[in-house]
Amino acid sequence: MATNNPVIQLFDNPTQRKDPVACDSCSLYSLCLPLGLNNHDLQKLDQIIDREQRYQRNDRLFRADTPFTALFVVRSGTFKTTVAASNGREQITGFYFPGEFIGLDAIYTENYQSTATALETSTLCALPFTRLQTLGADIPQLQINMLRRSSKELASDKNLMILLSKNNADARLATFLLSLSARFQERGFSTTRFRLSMPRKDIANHLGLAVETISRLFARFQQQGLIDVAGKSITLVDLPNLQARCEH
Amino acid sequence: MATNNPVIQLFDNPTQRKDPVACDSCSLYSLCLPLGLNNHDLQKLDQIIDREQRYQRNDRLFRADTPFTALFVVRSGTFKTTVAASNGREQITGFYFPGEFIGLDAIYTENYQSTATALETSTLCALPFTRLQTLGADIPQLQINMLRRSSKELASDKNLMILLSKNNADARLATFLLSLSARFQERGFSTTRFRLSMPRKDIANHLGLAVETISRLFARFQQQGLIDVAGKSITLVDLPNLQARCEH
DNA sequence: GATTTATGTTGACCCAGATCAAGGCAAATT
DNA sequence: AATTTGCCTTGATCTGGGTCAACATAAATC
Repeated sequence: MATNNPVIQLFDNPTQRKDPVACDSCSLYSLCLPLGLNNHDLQKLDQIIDREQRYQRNDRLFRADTPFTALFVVRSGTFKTTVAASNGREQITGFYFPGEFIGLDAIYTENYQSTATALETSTLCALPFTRLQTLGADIPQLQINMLRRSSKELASDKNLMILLSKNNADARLATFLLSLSARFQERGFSTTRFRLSMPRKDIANHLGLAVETISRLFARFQQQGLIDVAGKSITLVDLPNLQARCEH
Repeated sequence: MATNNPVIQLFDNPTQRKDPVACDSCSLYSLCLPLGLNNHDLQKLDQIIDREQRYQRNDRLFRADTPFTALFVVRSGTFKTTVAASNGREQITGFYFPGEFIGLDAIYTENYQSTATALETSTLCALPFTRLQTLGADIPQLQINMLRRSSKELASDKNLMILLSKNNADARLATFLLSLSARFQERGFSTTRFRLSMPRKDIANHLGLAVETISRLFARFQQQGLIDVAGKSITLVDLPNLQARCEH
């Protein structure tokens, strides 16, 4: 079975609450909206940001079909967005880690298109959208950054589409694990050992598979020496072979 | 079998080539980028647009992983975008009709993320992106429109994700047909009778199904009185029941 | 209008992954 | 430390849609 060594702590310890820092000293600066802004513009942006957003596990950030008021950037923790499919069931359209934007798909419709829920104790910055647009009229770079963000999510959604329509269960899970790994790397964390902040059923839902299938896959991947799982802790043991599994 | 009456001609007759009109007299104005711009700004936008883009069936507009130079807006005809999945096979990530934007997901990466191909004789406007960005710095409304466009595509991609991961073959085809119907309505065409400008195998690919399945579904939907197909012409006979099929 | 060539249809068979069922385990609550 | 509750695992069975094969029809080319 998997070893039970301590796993690198990915996110802020929720019990040690500290004052949220301004953008210029935020560790997520390079992943976030202020990138490339001069000091003067950054200060103006700083002033409209609400940094006091704090959510507990299962708290809702917003519900689908309610008015779009703000974009959110995760500071710590994890969120998921879900859409109620026509048949009543839910589809998890994305997981969001520190530095990632939630709500971009609501700009067009002016209503949130999904429901956002915290998976654990999490914090985020709220960017009131009308004020952001007013500011954007004076700061072209800000608009560019938003468009780039939106474009990035568009590109990664297309990848997920392919995953869901063309790949089998093995490939879906392997791709999912490597996508987490890559995103953790962007944030300066270990690429091979991390904590799965979402339950199995959420992984299953997101990948369009049954929970049982995820469970069996974890077991098989482990048996084949690709990974080492113990509950929520996971170690990617054989990255090259995991990469190979992403195909087909 | 299906009747063989003439079907409403959806797009410009490619043999009757006419001079492309400026934005202010373009029939797609309200679906396109200039919406809400004043005359002065519109003229500036007008000047950077290349309206001479013309493609034949199977012509490539751009290839994946080549430098992103311009956004495109379809004027007439249909395009598809494809991504080569890791296993060599291709996934059609979208079909594009008049007034729709191609290339938005390339803004972030600065490379096209997909290959765009004409499905029939088609024309489009090219918007050189660096000039568009320069212009955007002076015309905030332009940036807003682009962001809104991008947001719209994001929202519709999320819907496709749900379709692919949660719905069975019936629901996928029904949803696809109704999505075409809705888009034709936006453009002032019939919601119930139109031409399928893409071959069966492209529909199958896009919906993550086998061609044979599409063929069988068309036959069954027809037998059940939902639709009336004859080759590329289709009539949606029973919209309410087609709607009902979108579930599950 | 005859011949390729691409596209679409239909039938027979099979398998990956869903569903059903039952039990194990761990975290929270008492 | 016992109980509840939610989460995870494993086994047995079933099925929707894929795959293979053969043919039909339409469109392009000669």
